[in-house]
Amino acid sequence: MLVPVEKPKSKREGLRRETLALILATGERIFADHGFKGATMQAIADGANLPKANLHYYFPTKHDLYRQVVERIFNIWLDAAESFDTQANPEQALGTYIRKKMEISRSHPYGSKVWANEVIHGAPIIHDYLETTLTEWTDSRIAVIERWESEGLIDPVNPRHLLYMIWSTTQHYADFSHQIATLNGGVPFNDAQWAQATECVTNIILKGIGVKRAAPS
Amino acid sequence: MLVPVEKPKSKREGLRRETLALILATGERIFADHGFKGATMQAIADGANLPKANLHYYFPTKHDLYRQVVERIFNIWLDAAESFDTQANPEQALGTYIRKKMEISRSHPYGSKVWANEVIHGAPIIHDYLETTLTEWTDSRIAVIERWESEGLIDPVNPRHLLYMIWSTTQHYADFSHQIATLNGGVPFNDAQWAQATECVTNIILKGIGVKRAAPS
DNA sequence: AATTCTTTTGACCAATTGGTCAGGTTGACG
DNA sequence: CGTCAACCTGACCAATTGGTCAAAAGAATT
Repeated sequence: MLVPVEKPKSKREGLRRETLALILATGERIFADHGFKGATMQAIADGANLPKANLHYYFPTKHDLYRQVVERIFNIWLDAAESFDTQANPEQALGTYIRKKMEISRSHPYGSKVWANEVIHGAPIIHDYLETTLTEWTDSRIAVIERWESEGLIDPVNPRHLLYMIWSTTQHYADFSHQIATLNGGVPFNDAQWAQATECVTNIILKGIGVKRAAPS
Repeated sequence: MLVPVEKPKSKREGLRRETLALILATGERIFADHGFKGATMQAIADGANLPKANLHYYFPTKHDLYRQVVERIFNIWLDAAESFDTQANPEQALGTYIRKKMEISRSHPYGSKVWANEVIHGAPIIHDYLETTLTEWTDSRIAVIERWESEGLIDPVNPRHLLYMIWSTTQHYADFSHQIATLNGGVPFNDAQWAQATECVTNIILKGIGVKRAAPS
């Protein structure tokens, strides 16, 4: 899903990529802070120190830019679940998945916010993604969870709601970061607090579905 | 917090309240679907079958209308936690709170979405609420949870993260309703599905914090 | 050096939108 | 009924904003 970057083969190519990345990153931030309609091409241009017309050279419409921003966070999330395939037992698979989702909430808060915004508003732009990619992805992970359940590795639980719980709790730390910071004395989480949040969320969820934990060696 | 409605004492007063309620309800829906900037006074006016200028008679600015919409859902949520005070044991108190939050997600999805939007964008309008009311409210509930913990009624857990988990999981069913409906074959939850979601969420969280459940009689 | 293709940019435009306002309508009340 | 205040509304305006375009500047290639 995440294609490896190849070396730029000219000065032009290198600059082009830098500019594209700069616009995408700035757009992500502005869209997150102001929503699709509230974000203006001028504000993104200013944030990236580029003339507005230059943005339209790379992204013909605001819509195009926005869609690419949304696609990026979506693919990052999809990739975060590889532990479902590489880890055999649910404790490792789910634990790794939750921890990775928390890391993404910390490293890509703006992307998460843009996604949340989009879905809240009825996913007008990326509706097709929900119906195709996300549906297939979800079904395949549900199958894995059901297998764990049938093997008695976890308590009986509706896999769909388990996934929703993982998504909501982890993304909450990105999407509601402002509320959380306010309740944290006005400052964002530090390293230790992120670690504690991750541990706390992982523990409650794994215990909540009765994961049979590997016996301590 | 939620003042009981008094009987209108004239035809005018009655009509005034109806119109106010209609504008607030319509505004809530439009703000939820399009965000603050994306919602237009004209769209709200059309949705309420009123001329736009009439909206400005009751709410001088878009800002004023928006703020009242946000305040409403906020107060509804605050009131939902009375079980913290009226229920003695954590199983009843937390269970009731979670169930009530789920009911609100079903009955007030638009309000929840507006709140989510507002916080995602850095709470520019209701920042004062977070710093005052929400902070005090949260601290007082945390004290209750800490008491349960010290009495051995629940496992050691950071109360703040427990609250965040309850907030995020319950509100997810409102805020991400479109995604959930899409993954549900394109149709919103029915009664049974809401009941199952509520039970599932309640079970995992209560089990996850090791609530000592009342022995079956 | 000349040519060609890509990139950059300021100036501009049409459409949208929050808010105003003057004048009309309706209910309350003596 | 007459008066007054509350309420309603169509027409209007100034500001914002997504997108265009023609011309300039810069890189690649011959």
